[in-house]
Amino acid sequence: MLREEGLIYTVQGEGTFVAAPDSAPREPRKLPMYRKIAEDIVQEIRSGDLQPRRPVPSETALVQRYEVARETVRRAIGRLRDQGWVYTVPQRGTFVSAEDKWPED
Amino acid sequence: MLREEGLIYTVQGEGTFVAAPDSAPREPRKLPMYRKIAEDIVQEIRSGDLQPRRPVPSETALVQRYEVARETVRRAIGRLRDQGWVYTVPQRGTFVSAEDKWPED
DNA sequence: GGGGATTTGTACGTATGTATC
DNA sequence: TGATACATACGTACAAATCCC
Repeated sequence: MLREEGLIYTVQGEGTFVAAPDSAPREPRKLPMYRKIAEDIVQEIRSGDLQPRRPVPSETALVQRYEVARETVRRAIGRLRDQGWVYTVPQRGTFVSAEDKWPED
Repeated sequence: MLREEGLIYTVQGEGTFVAAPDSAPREPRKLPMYRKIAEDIVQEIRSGDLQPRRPVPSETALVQRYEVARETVRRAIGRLRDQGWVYTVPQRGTFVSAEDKWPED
């Protein structure tokens, strides 16, 4: 029933975790597909393959490219939207944000 | 192909939309279930029925209470998490945030 | 320590609605 | 009219971590 409540901490954009007593660095766990897709798209934006105000590939296109379910693509896009990389216009598409909206990181 | 790019605006926590030329107030569109669930839980937090550091009902419990799919519940919880109302500890549960983390609104 | 129950995380596939083009 | 694209929603499955007896 959550007895060690003081040991909980949150990493923005990562989730909430229970602190390890020695803060042992966890090994990099396998990257979920929706994160890989998101990171790939960030790469394409950073490299200029995807340009500001131009559309990101549609959900359908990404579903086919990665051979994943649509929900997985939607989660990746949602992540990018939260971080400011892209913006979505309902029923129109998702577009690369202006460069000043990109996260510093 | 997104020709009227200047007409796009974003409402934080709502999404991105195309501005109506006369900003005609859209009639209140039907509230999606995941938003209703989220609002219900906010009410329970505000009223004190759900207290800080105490668990929010589990996904399974909410699925049964609202008779919806788990994905719908998860979207509601994700929304509350983004807004700061709750925090989630993987494999343990979701808990009401301390009051100073709540959104002003 | 073992084992089962609980809970969240990830992922798939499908369906329908609605707005845009 | 029809095709496209995103929004919402359902149901299912398995994994991983935790909790409790």
